[in-house]
Amino acid sequence: MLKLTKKADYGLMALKYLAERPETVALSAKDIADAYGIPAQLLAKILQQLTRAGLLRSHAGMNGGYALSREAREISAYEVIHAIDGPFFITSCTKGAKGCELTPSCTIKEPLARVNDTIAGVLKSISIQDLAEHEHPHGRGHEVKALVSLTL
Amino acid sequence: MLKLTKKADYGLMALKYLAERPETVALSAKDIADAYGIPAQLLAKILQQLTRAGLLRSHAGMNGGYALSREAREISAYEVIHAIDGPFFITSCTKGAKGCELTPSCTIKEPLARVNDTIAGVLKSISIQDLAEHEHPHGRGHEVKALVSLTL
DNA sequence: TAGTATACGACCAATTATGTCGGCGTTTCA
DNA sequence: TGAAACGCCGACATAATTGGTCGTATACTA
Repeated sequence: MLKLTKKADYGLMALKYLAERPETVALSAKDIADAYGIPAQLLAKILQQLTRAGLLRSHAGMNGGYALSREAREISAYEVIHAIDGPFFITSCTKGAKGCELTPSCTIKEPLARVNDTIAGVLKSISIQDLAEHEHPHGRGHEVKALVSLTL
Repeated sequence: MLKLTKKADYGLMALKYLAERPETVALSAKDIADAYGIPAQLLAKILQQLTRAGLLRSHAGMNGGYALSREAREISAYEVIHAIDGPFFITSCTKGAKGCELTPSCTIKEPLARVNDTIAGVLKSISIQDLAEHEHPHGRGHEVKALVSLTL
């Protein structure tokens, strides 16, 4: 119901965790999982997905683990969600893929597709860095302003 | 995965259908369901929810059915979705209700709550009327512009 | 070569979404 | 006044998706 999956949440949390520790060479899935109390094996799979998507670099063996493949500032929340949950569409039937076979009636979808794009735009404007900075509320890190326009 | 449920879709479709027929006194759940080829009993339940939420007025008995309780322009997509799917939150754990009991670690959530508000704002700015108008693309109905700002 | 790590597919469990059934109350109209 | 057309409601049943586990293979380090 218009909600992020836990996997996406976990993925964002993990990337944020890595972003907060730029000095470390790599962190294992277990390290991160323990830090948040989430299932290690599940997180491992998520991190593997992020690796395949090119957001992380992995290294096996002792002292191996995962590290951001780019600057935290250069990784958007959208990319993370997309890598984990696949392309998202607010509407069940997207005009892109075959459309609503059964209901050629879904005329609602066209306006909602705009909403979809708007949300995607917002998510694209948020970086992992933004998430990590919010860890220090007193520091009052620099404000990011994203402006999105929706024309129906 | 950040997607509207079919119920919400159906609800929006039904309201749009009603909005396109302002002259009719009332339409039965079956009429609308048949028009779109969706399960009548399911739609009936959805319309009942919308009635309870005050978006529709119902009338039992022969020639009964449902009608918008307000102008289509005065009913937002947000209200419809909210009435059907309940309050939506992008994050699994909302700081409102108890927060993440198990993970006091969900620091991601705070920035994402902003995203949530942004999406809600967009949805609030779209009326059933907007959906209905899009039925006539050649008419090129008047453009609605919603501007949303997101400050992290 | 032992130990620590990722990689990946298969599988099961839990949750949620979708749809159905049956009975009841209301209104209309012949 | 009673049958037909409708809404109302709760309890199911079924399907789909998510969340999580297991086992095994592979890679790297010391």
